[in-house]
Amino acid sequence: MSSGCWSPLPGMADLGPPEIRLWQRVEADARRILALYRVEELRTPILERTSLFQRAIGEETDVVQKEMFTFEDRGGRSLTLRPEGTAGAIRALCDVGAEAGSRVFYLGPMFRAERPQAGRRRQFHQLGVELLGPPAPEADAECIALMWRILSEWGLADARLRLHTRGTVADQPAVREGLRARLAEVRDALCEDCQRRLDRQPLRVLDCKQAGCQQLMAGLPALTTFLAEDSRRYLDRVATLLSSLQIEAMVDGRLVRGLDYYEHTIWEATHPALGAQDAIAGGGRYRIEAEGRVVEGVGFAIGLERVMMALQARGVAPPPDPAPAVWLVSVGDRATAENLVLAERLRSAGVPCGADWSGRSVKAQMRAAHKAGAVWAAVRGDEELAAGTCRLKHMASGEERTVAVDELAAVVSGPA
RNA sequence: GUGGAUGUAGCUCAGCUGGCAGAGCGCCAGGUUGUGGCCCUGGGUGUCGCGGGUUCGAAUCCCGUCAUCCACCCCA
Repeated sequence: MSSGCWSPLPGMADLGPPEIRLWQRVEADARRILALYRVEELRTPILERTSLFQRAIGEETDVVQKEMFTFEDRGGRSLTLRPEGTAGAIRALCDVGAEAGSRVFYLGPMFRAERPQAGRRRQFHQLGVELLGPPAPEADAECIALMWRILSEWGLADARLRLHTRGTVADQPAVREGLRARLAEVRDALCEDCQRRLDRQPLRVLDCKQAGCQQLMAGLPALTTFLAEDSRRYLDRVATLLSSLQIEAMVDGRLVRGLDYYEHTIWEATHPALGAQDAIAGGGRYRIEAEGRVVEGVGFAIGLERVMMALQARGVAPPPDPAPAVWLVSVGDRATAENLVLAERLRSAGVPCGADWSGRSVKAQMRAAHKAGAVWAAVRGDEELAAGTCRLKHMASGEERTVAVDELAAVVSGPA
């Protein structure tokens, strides 16, 4: 409501109950699947040297050009909050000397200084996977299968998967020049943005949403015609492998990735329940030169906020608040103090237990027990303290009986 | 970075031909000297985003500003 120091920064949100429970469920589902694929967690710093991202992602990309949170530390070093996870993961894996065969996932916040809108935050969260190893269609297909299985586990198998290739590094000049030459013929018909893209990022023109440009793109020869034969065969192979896995992927020549490190296979999953920002996951094969060595791998990242939006659009609600087995109701100051001790005893016995220490009326405390969804309410006053008992009420039936305090844990743990 | 819409109670919102700031839900208390839900009664919990201006008088009209949402752009 206000912009004071007590409200979060634009595009950055607090996340707590009840939504956090859906996040926890989604994360637990993903971890279970990842274990099946022998992919282990990697946690890297969210702050890195700016040069890491410039080198890995590409100096000319939009992400590096205008979307990074970059600042100088006290020593004048340029630091950046990670805008994506691959660069840091590769850096970390090189650091520990990991080689082809490393299989890791990461889960955490990423930062991009964009204008917030539906499905786009400045701090957002990704689940990413990196499978290191040299190019092999089977490796790419396995990676896509993993992503698809995670989405399916979440109930998002109605996502749409699009597939394409960037070709190899060697193909890039031919693709750029070929595309540029064909586009130059229609230059004047392109929108302003695209005319500018022509020189620096001709591939981006394919992605333009302007109706006029889209029509022109439709008339262009397939991107693959500019690629070497081997690159085309690689894409065909991945597509064939996916259909053998019953994964439906549409080969789409207009699919583009924004980061420079991709080569060969690229893909993206969009979800029909989302708005303008409908990509829930994207990935590809990459090749990153790090300190004189070349790291090859294949990976993807899933945007968790968008996953939550898709789930909510599908009517998936956060799991319910965990209800306490028993709620302690205190009559008088002595009982209140004694109930604190009792609560700890119950918890030591593994019994989820709630109470309030406000000294309010029994009526108010019972109301709190009801609201918390407690199965039982245990009432204690001076009389019960003297007798070593409590009045135990079963909330659903309203039945009430006297139970020895020493037996309370056993009774409330047993069948209601 | 550009454009449009919206900011009133904890939440959802009404009030906007300028004239005492409201509803529903929620919350609190009572109806039950020690018992929840349903019902009844009572309680408004507020910097009308913020700062100026016009006016006898502004939540309402004007200007500015901040924030949020949506879209462009870009991407997960």
